[in-house]
Amino acid sequence: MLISGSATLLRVQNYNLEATLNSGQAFRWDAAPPGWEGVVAGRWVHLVQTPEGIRAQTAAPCADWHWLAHYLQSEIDLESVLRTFPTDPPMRAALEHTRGLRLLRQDPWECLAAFICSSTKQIVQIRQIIASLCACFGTPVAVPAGHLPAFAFPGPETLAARSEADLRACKLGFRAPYLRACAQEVASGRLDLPRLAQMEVGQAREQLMRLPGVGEKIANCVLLFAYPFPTAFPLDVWVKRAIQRLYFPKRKVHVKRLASFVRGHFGPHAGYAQQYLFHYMRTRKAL
DNA sequence: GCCCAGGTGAAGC
DNA sequence: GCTTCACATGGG
Repeated sequence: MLISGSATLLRVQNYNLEATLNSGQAFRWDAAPPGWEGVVAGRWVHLVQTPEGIRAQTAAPCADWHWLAHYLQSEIDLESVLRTFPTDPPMRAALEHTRGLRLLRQDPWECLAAFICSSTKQIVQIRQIIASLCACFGTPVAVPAGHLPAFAFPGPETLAARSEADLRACKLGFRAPYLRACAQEVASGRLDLPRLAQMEVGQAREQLMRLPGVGEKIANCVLLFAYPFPTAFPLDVWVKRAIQRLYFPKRKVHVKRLASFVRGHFGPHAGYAQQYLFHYMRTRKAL
């Protein structure tokens, strides 16, 4: 039983919590019927979708829920975003396929670290790596009585202080030196993550891409999932496949041309459209 | 065994 | 500039 925790209801409509938490943007949510549990901003939280919105239960006392509303982006007007999407058949199909899919607004460091771990890994494996990093190096957070321990995502100072071998023990493989070097850049202040929010998207992307192990795709993931940069468009293997098959089914199109098409086609919330295409491609039955 | 995974950096044209 | 390859590890 929960003793000291808190609960609230975030009133929101047209919010597909299940799809949102399982669409490859965040990697720390586990099914805990009838909802999902995870750690956000250093707090263990259990979420349940209801007709009124999203019910949240923490283990520690909580008076102000802004951190959660911000993470879930429950205050944004989804309809006004969707209205900016192109109305072509593939986009409409992707929208129909997963109504209410949302973009989260994650912590920049956690998001950056997670996507450094993501390169040429399947989502199940990314989840394993990140769970391992948290269990090995994260600070424990309050959980309900009798619950398994849960951990905050380790900060840049913590990971910067570990050896490459320590990180490799979490199955990072060749990504271990990248994660360590990035942690050192952030911990030292040579990269000021909060300050990226004040920049133009191109300048912010440039800063991220100076990090070892961070190319255009990972930079765009961070810009889209952790910052208000709605045009950032991660072009990964799945989205490339989606654009190729759905928009150019007759002829093989070079990646450069796919990228060029994307920039011109999806509008001011291109990154949001990308998330619908990504999830559509990964979860639809045929093709 | 084989191929692939929410890629990137470096080496070779 | 562009193409190819190595990089760890595990799932299907």
